[in-house]
Amino acid sequence: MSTPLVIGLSAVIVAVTDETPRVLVVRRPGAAGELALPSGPLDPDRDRTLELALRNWVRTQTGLELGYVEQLYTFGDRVRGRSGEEEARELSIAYLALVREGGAPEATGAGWLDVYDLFPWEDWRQGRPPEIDRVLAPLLARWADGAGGEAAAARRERIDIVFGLGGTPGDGERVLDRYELLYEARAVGESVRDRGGRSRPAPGTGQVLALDHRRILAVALGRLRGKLRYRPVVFELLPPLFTLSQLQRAVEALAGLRLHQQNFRRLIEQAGLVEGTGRRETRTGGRPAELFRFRREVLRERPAPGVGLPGRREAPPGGEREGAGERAGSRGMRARNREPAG
Amino acid sequence: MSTPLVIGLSAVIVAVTDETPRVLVVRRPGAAGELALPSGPLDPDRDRTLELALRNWVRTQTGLELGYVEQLYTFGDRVRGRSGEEEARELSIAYLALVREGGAPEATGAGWLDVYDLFPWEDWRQGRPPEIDRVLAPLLARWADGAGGEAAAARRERIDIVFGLGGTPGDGERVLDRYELLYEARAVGESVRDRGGRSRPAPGTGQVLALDHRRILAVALGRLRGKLRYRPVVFELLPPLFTLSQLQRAVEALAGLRLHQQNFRRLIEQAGLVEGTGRRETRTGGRPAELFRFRREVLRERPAPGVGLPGRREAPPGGEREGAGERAGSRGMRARNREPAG
DNA sequence: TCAAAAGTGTTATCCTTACACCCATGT
DNA sequence: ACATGGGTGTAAGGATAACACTTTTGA
Repeated sequence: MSTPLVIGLSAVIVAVTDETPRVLVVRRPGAAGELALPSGPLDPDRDRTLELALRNWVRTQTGLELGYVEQLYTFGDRVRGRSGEEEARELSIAYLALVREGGAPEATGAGWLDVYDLFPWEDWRQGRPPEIDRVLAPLLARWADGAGGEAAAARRERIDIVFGLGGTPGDGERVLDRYELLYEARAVGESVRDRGGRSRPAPGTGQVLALDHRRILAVALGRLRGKLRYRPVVFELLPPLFTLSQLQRAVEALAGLRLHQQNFRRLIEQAGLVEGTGRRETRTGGRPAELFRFRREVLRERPAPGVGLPGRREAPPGGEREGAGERAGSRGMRARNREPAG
Repeated sequence: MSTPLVIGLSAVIVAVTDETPRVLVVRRPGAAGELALPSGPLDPDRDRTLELALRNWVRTQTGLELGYVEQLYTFGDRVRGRSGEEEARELSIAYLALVREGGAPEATGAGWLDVYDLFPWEDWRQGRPPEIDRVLAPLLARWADGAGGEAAAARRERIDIVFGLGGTPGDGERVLDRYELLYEARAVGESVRDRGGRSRPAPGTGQVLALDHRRILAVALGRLRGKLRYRPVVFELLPPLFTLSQLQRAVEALAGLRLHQQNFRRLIEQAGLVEGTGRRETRTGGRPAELFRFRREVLRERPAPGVGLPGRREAPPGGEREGAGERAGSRGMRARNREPAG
């Protein structure tokens, strides 16, 4: 007798309202009402394509009509832990969708969550997130030390690389690597839960989601951050007309970084990504801003139009490498196009 | 009664021998002995993870033990055409694997194919591939004209963008976009076959594979080309010790471009990607070359270590845009780090 | 001695970064 | 008037691209 195999489709639906990136979640009927991504099984008879199936599910569960959709990853490892339950194995195909606003999915019980409530260590807009040094780094260090000599060194190297500690420049796109590391180190609630534990996760380790949904979200955020660089995806999240500040804040919200304003504007304009409409937005405080729109022609002009984030190049400015003991002081992430972060 | 759903795992196994990128294919038992990627169904009871399942299948079908493996994409649309057959629907999860050499999979009936026999239009190392202007561009133009006025213009724009015609700079990574376009335009054998047609594909449109395997390969090549830029994946394809020329030729083989030698060497070295061993390779013809090895420490030093290919930036050098009629003369792809192509 | 490939040095150009400053509105 | 955010100019630094040239082997 073979294990029944169900194909699930999950959606990471992202919007940016004001300055916060949000993700749509539903409350699961069963269990303790855990939060979960909208998802449902594939019906091979009805759904002609996977993407259509996904759109259907999202419509019925949240009332939302999706626009931009992209496949993320297929997760198929046997569900961790859950020992004894012996539930049907699920293969889940995850998608990323971008929508323009917090619409009105409230009626259906779905709601928006701040992405950085799930990943507090990913938001560097106010400078280095305090959770890293206060909670995560110590937990990770203990975990690394817990292994034998060889393995401990390997773990430490991995921590340095993915979190950008110890003089290693960080990479904003390695969201999944960071989450997986925290999972392995049992620093996030899911790894405790999946082992049948009952202890509460430490504060600062972020909101727990059902199943492996936070992992899926980590893949989504990493992918989205990467894509910002070379595809004009931000515009999927903005209204047709927007000011350059709105654009910048949306990018910053996703990248989790504060960017240098003057250069941002110039880069965007000289990249040909936007064009001014004569109209201006009379704003709160300060000079009215011009309204811009996305310039579609850029697709013909450039092979990979994107917004240009810092990172990706050389080693950090301060010379070779910091002393092994001196971790807390390091900013980790590169500071090229970054604002001083106040 | 519901359609049976089978989960298939497919592997795009890539190696680079001398100067040609190769992919491993097997001859399918049924049908007319079509060539196909190694693949097999997932056994939910035996295989704990998808990746392990894949490794098992590859081992039994080709005798190969895989090293680097990465998930590519999950294809699940109802199999095109095949009208009447009403076969079980298959969901196939595709993986990319990199191996070091053409091993000895001959015994098992598997064999290596030159990737550019499948995508002749992707190899720009000898300059612009003649197939583009001789075969593909005319076919595509006819296809575009076949649509109504509005749609025809849209099709033409799409052609320009993905093939880099008409002054639009090309992007070596859009391998899938180009293949899909050719499929839609019925320029490749698969689209004829999937519609039940029997006519032979035009010469220059590349070797046909079973099912959607060439599409999968297109995804793989595009992904690999992209990854070259920011992850040290080439080294998975090279022996532990190699000369800089070997490295360059491997990169060129995958990127389908010829690179400027002097700058390539400098970039690689100053990126800290390799380190010299004192040893030298006494070669055929010319001065002996030093043997290098991959410098693992680069992972700690840089957020995204890769080889730096041309492209990705601005519009082509020759000013605004070429006249609409003047297509054949355009090089299309950018020529920044490119050799004059002789 | 010559061909072929390896390897080095130098310069021009262009993108990115940083800094300084002016503009337009609401209170 | 001044605070606030919008918007522009310009110069320094750094990375790439292009070019010229030297070194070391085998035939």
